[in-house]
Amino acid sequence: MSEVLATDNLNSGAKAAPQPRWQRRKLIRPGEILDAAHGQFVARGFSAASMDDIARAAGITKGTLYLYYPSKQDLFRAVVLGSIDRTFAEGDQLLRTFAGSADELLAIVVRMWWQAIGETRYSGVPKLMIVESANFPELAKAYEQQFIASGEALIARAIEYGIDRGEFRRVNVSVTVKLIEAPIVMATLWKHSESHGAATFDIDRFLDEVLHTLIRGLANKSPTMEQF
Amino acid sequence: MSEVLATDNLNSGAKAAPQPRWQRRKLIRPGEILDAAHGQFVARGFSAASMDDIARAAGITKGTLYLYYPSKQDLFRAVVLGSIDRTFAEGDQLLRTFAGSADELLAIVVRMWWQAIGETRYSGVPKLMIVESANFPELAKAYEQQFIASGEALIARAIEYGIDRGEFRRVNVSVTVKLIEAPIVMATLWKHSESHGAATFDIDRFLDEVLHTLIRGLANKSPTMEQF
Amino acid sequence: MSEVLATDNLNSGAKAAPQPRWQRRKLIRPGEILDAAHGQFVARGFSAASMDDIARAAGITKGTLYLYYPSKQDLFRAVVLGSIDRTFAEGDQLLRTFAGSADELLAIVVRMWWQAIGETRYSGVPKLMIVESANFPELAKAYEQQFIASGEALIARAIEYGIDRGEFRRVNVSVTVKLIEAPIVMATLWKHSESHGAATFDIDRFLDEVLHTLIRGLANKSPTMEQF
Amino acid sequence: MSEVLATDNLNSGAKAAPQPRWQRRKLIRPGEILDAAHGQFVARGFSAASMDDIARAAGITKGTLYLYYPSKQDLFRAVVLGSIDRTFAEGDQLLRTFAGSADELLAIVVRMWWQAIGETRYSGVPKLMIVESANFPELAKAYEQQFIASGEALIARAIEYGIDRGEFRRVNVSVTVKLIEAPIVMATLWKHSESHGAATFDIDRFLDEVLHTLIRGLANKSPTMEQF
DNA sequence: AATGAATGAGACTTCATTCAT
DNA sequence: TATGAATGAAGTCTCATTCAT
Repeated sequence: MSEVLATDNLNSGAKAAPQPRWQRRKLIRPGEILDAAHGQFVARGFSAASMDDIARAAGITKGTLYLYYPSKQDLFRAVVLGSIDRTFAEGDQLLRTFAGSADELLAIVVRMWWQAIGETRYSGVPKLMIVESANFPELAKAYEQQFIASGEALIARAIEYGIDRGEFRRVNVSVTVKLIEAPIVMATLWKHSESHGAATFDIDRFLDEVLHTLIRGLANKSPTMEQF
Repeated sequence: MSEVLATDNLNSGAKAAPQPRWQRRKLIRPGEILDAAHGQFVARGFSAASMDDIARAAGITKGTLYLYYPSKQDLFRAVVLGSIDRTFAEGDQLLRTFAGSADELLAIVVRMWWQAIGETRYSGVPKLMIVESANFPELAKAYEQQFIASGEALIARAIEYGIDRGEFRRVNVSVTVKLIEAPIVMATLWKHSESHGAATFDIDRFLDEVLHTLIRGLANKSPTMEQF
Repeated sequence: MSEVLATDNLNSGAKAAPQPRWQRRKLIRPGEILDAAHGQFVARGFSAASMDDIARAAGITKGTLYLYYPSKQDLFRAVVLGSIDRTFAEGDQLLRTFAGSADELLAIVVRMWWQAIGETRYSGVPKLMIVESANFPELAKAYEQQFIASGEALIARAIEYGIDRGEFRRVNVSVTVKLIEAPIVMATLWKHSESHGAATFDIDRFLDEVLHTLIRGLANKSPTMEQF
Repeated sequence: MSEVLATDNLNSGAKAAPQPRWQRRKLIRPGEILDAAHGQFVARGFSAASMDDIARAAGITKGTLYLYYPSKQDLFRAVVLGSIDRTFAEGDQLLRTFAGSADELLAIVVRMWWQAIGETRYSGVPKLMIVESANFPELAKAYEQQFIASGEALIARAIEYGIDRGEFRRVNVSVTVKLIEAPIVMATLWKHSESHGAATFDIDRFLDEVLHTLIRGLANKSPTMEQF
């Protein structure tokens, strides 16, 4: 969250030292730019975020932006696509070998998704795609297919695992996936919204409680009942 | 369910006199404009929606827009505030007199909220506020306090009702409110997003299932168990 | 050549009369804009001419330009294509009915071309196309085919007429067309070049002399000689 | 025909030592840069030609350009002025000693001019000066006075030579100079224009025919006639 | 009341020029 | 000497807003 201007607010008195007008930092730049762009896009939206603001937030000038990204749209795409680099490969692996209870599995999978979507540097991207999907249909599609869909598939398989083992009721899987997904996505939205004081909202606690209630809601009581 | 906006149902009655086409009735305009503006703002966001497009969608010209709303921001505010004129007074009334099961109450309250937020003609406003809250902090605050907060209060009271009656577990109320709120709000977002094929997604079915699972998740099993 | 700013330098003292900030002149505008654009493009070239300068020269503001032409390139195209609206239909007619001497015919055709190319409002277009043909290949092709080629065809037919009648030598027609074309085109270039003081250069006198010499150069002396 | 630019033929001799590739010989650079700049300027015009393109065409980078020429304008000047270092001194010499026919002299002088203007490696400069004269008035003046004027003077003296000897009619000299100049200059323009397929156009043949016709057009028939 | 031509500030983008390496 | 990252002024274009009609 360190959206502090890297080079600008260091005017700590000593103007004597003639700092170079710029530094060559080719390798660091793209990441810094993406961070700054992410911040601005998430805060204001694609249109309202200006390249000038993004540049300033990245501690460079407008022109420099164009050395790294040929247009505002390309920069936007880079931000969004940069958030999908983390895949769910490990999740896949996990699902093939897991042998514990469905409760555990679902908890693991949900946390995995939260980490992939809510705790990365680009946790604002879900918000971006909700807002801008109509303006960037192709990008929205890619995001949907490459990222969201695979995450949902993971959750779906965890639910099916539970159903197969008789731990969960025979729920409608796709609806239930949406139900589980909802609080996680909302958490990312709240994280980037002024009004929901991110400071006071304890997301980990929230997820714990949510998981607890949802798992209870999915639990298949009849087998349990039958033992009596 | 008086889905009535103050300025809206005046287009009845005087359809007899065939006035010249271009002379539209003054009183009907604001509503039509709000509808058009809502559509454009929701689809593209505040910045990307152009006054020209809004005017065209409303069947008038850009200049005419300014006869009704002095600026784009004012028009935006009117759209957002227009969505909160519906209050939760009836809900309040209900809660004071309701004597049935908590399950039922929660179902009623959730449906009430969905109708207030997801089935009005301004169902895109939640999306708008999520997106633009940073750009319109005051408006976001008003929306939050006058609309969201009172809706959440309703849900909170339904939960507390269930806890008091021993039907629900002693959950953390504010967290649970968020959990219940999440799928409803997500449903409004999906409704206005290209990718989630609004056509194929059956929201009513979704809410039914969600309610069922959530209520199960909240249910206090011990009393049930005790009967054995 | 009246490239005087229409509305700007009229600050003749009386600031009392509150002139309207603008006037509505939709029908006049496109022509005035083309004139101004022609002047700027010819003087500076496509790149160096700025839309601001063109607008100022047309007595309007930058934005207004875009009400009439969607881009700088389109404006440029309009200038060039606007210069081709005059066709050589009359020349065609003439050639079919003419029965006089080849000298006369060539003189008529050359004058016709000069009028079509050098005395129109858009006499700078030949210069433009010479300069910008590489930057606007399609446009250059259209100009070449629709305008230049038909003018050259006219001259070619006049030469062939003379050859057929025995007045002219059996010259290479296409080369001779270029020879006749050369001083005419150069005259348009000189007309729009600073250095060739357009003021002092009498183009009509120039064309007279040129025609005289060229016709002498083409004349077939042998038949004449033979009579002795 | 010393087609030698001061800075240009130094790339002979020292090709033996295989120096590291990137270390180009300082002395050779300006010529290569001028060539590249000439090509770009002629193809696109001053404004549209970018320093990047020029550098790339010269096989160097943008920064290096500035080691040799302090600005784009200076580079442009160098290109233009580089084309005028060739003087008409030999022509002057010729005219003082020539004793043949005016036909011959005119033919020689025209070829001389063509070689000076159309066959050098900076044959695009006439086009450049036609286009950019308004943007570089001083340079245009210098080009005009130092190069064009002296070439025209040569032609003028050849015509006067013919008139004095009774071979040519008493034509208006300055006009006739322009007439002779026109096809030569046009040939340089065609040479650098896409549309006039430089490949198919045989300039030497063209000049031959042109000379033939022009000389015929200038010829004084009366003396010839008188002999009858 | 309604129009839509005109405005002008501000956005994105380019590119000549500078300068740390 | 050579590079190329960085700059920032200037250009094209958009669009909220104004206002003559």
